[in-house]
Amino acid sequence: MSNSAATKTAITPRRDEDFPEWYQQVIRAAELAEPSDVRGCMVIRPWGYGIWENMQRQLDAMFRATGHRNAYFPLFIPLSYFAKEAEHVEGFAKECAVVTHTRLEVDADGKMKPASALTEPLVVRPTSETIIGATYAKWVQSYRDLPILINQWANVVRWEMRPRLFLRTTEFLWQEGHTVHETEAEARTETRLILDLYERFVRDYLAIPVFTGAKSESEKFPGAVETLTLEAMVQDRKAIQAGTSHFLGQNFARASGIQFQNREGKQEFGWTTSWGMTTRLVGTLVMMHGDDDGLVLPPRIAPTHIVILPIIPKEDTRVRILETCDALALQLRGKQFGDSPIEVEVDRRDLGGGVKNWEWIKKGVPIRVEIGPRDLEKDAVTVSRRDQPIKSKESMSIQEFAAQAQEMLMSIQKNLYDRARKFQEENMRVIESKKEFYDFFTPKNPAKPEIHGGFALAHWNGSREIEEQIKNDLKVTIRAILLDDSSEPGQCVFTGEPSGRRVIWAKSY
RNA sequence: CGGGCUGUGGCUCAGCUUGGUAGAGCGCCUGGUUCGGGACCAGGAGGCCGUGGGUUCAAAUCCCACCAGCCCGACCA
Repeated sequence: MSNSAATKTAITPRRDEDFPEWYQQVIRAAELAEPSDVRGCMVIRPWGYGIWENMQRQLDAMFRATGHRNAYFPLFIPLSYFAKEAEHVEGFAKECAVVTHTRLEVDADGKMKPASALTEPLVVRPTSETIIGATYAKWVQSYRDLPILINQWANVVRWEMRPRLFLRTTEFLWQEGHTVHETEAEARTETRLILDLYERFVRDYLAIPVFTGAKSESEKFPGAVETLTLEAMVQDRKAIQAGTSHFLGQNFARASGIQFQNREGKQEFGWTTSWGMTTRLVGTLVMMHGDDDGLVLPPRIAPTHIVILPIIPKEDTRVRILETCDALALQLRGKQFGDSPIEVEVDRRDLGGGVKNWEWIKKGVPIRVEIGPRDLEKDAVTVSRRDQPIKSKESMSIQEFAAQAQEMLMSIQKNLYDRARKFQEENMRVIESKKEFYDFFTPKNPAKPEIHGGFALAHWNGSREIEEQIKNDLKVTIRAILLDDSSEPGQCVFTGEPSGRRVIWAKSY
């Protein structure tokens, strides 16, 4: 970092000083969310929720376009439902919130106390496979009832020991798709279709490049036959899962009794899938594109694309400047960006100096436009792009800007993606030996680890023991077994045994 | 759930060792000068010091219990 001491960044500490703390500060400074009084739960503020709403809108359209429909299932799951799939139970048991009582009563000390115990406790859904499965069991009789292609937008609760805003909270928001198919092939195709849909979504909207692949046995979803994943590399070079798509085989159908009479007249269990993306994506966005001055939003997901900042040093120009701002806003709103109108805000708040400007920088709004008396004289605007250095500005005529706005947004979008892609490539390493592997993932300063490592492509003998070993030694795990794998067979870097392919290893969130 | 640390205006913290009735910076409000890169000056509001009990003439300060949070370990989208 060639930052002179005089260059003040909006966020303290910088990314290279303390990445986790930087992350928290960006979320606060950008007003995305804040911790709540309820442990592990957060308040998502309008700017953060606006990003989530845009994600929802886009994903929802994509689900619809592929034949899926939304529905809603209960928040509470009877304990008995939940206990049906053994692996599944084991996977989630430790993080379940359980409702045991229904009523509050005032006790002798004047305190509210739960009063009447439920005969059967209810689990607050950590995911809905079981309750949706129980419902599907009623719906499915014949192969003619298939496929069932349903998505649900919901909140879920997983009682986490170590919450972090967006990345790991006790309650979070997500979508969960649950489908049933007649054949294994169809279900596998669905699993893959959604993975591809997710990949397109994060690439085109969030400007996030990912690797797609399968999870190893030890990393896959409890109860799944196969878990497909999207793995992104954020700026501390760790991996973060951006979404998952599971092929559940007949495991859940068997547990829930989803059976149908097939074309030969025989009873058969359905083939199911489930898949999800969560509010964690907001956190991913922060770590992917944010810089030392705050959030940087890809235009296609930003709640506001362009903010217009009136500069009013002398009262006599106030009216004309505001009129000019409003006229430009109106003109811009009439233009399309992607599949919706350009979102423009004129910030007329009575705040002095650069304060307003910095607020929008920290919020990551893609384009800031200043209009002051000097611009007025030239019929011009002063334009700043969030993907460019903070101090850089460009003066251009109002009409020129209006004509170029869409293109400029597009260019920012592309630039962010290219930047992320380049970073990912630079920190991806083909590794041939155990020593090289350990060196790659060992910080030079263990007391205060610098940002190090990245994604390692290394041969692996397929054994769980090796995974365990590496996880214990380095906190590194297999993130993905690549689907479009082009690697040559070789030797496991840990044991020298034959290996069919390289897999991606990394530290992860 | 185990180990360590911390609870004082909205935020970050000082004061606690050596008890004597609460402070700073930031933020907030008002007025003025400012405003094109995070402004300045002046004035002001805001705290039963995490909760409960104990010791004492007197507790933010000492003692006990509880609660909450943070950090480190096992789990996770």
